[in-house]
Amino acid sequence: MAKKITNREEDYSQWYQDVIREAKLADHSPVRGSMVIRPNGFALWENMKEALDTMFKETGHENAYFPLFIPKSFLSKEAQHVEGFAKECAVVTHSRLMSVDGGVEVDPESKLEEELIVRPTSETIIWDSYRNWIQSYRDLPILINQWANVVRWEMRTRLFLRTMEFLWQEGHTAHASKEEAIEETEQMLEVYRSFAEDYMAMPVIKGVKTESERFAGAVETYCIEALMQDDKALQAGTSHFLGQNFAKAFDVKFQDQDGEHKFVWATSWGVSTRLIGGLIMTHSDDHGLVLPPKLAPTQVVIVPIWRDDEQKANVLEYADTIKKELTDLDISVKLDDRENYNPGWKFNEHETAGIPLRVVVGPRDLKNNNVELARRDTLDKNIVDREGLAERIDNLLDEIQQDLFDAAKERREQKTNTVETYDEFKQVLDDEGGFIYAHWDGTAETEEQIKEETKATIRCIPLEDGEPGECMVTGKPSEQRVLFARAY
RNA sequence: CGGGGAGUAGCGCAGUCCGGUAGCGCAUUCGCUUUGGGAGCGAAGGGUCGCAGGUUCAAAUCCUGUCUCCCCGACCA
Repeated sequence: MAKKITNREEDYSQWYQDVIREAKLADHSPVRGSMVIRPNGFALWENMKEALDTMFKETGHENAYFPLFIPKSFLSKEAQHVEGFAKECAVVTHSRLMSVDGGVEVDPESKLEEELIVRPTSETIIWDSYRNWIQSYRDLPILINQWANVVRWEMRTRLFLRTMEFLWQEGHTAHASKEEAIEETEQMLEVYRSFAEDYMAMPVIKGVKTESERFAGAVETYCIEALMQDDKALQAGTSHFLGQNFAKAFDVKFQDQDGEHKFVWATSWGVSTRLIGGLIMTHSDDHGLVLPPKLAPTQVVIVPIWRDDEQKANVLEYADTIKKELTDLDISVKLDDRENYNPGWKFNEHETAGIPLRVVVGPRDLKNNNVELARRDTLDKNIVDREGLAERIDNLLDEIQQDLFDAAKERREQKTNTVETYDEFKQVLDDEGGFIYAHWDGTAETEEQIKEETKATIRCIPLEDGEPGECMVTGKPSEQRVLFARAY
């Protein structure tokens, strides 16, 4: 028997890794801090990509690709930007190896004149190109997205949530006006919210970051924040209004309708394979992964049961007709007719892999003209009529998608509190964690003090209007409550 | 970089205190029986015990050094 998945309550970190291993999503790689994404994990990522990509194109964006290596000098052109990323860059210094005593060493002769940085993000290399692409207001806007890998040399890593190399998309847009750029920033945040909630079934809070949590080089960083099952927050996506910072750093100007030369306004926005980590920590349970139907690579698995060849033939024929009906409805279905595993094994395997629905067909079902239907999210099993099965499953998948979102939202609401005083804040934080709404005076000093004393950070200043009040720490005026949590 | 833990078969581990032929479970291979919740029986293959020194007749075990990984913190999508 395979190793049981660790109890979530007992050891959340171990449980998280167990879910990933049992679902065959990813492995630790030989290089510390990076990971091998297995076919199961990558199929999930590809589904996420496809949904996001469609949403990007619906909002007028195109895909392009820019280089992996960035000349060191590019990175230093925007002061805030270099400060933010300087400490976590992989640097290429040489171009050759040479064999020495049967091994290899770096050839000192091959030292590069200018070192290359493996991109931690692509603003600089992209804005270097934009300078050449933009002359007139007629060249704007530029609405480009890139699917790529980036490297950030993190001190401490965690599968999917923070790996040294990760996959992501980064949108980089250029606009003629500030208003249009801000509108773009907000539009893409809404795309992320919609993807998180409608596809991942992961409820999020939209907001803007405080100055100290802002992206290096941004004027304003918008974000979506989710709450995980261990009551810690996860930043799930960011959309930055970059102002004219990169245009000025890379001298990107356009001649406007009025004949004036003006700096271009910019945005950038991204989500990464971190979302897979968020998905796992939002829905999974002690039986393993739970996938929302809209993203599950396999939505339905059919497990046939037989004793002899005659039964096998009949059951498989029965199963095939079901499979065909489901396929006709564009449902992704797998018929697990492997001979070398018994049904019990298959049930468990598909459960740990998070397949939303299981259909079991055996001689009994053939005789009674029904099937057994099992939901992954609730683990409920029901005998249902063969008649109308495909439509029933189609509806049930939608229902599961909605139920997952509702359950996750319910969990979040349970763990969201509003407090008045700092004492109350600390109390709630220690007793239940989760999201806490509280008043804050808007200063970095108070923010830092709270972080030092409680390890909680301001996740965001929510976009929805709030009522004014007094800072829970200093008593100074506060425009609205902000969202606090301990975070990943 | 600080604090903790661990490196023994593909995976998970015992053995280390007290030195004496390398073990267990799962997985793998073959055969037969099985199949409605991780199958049973029989047989087989697989490890220079992280690495390097040292002590000893003898080292997975004792000593010294060293490397790696995991967890908690500082940093972060």
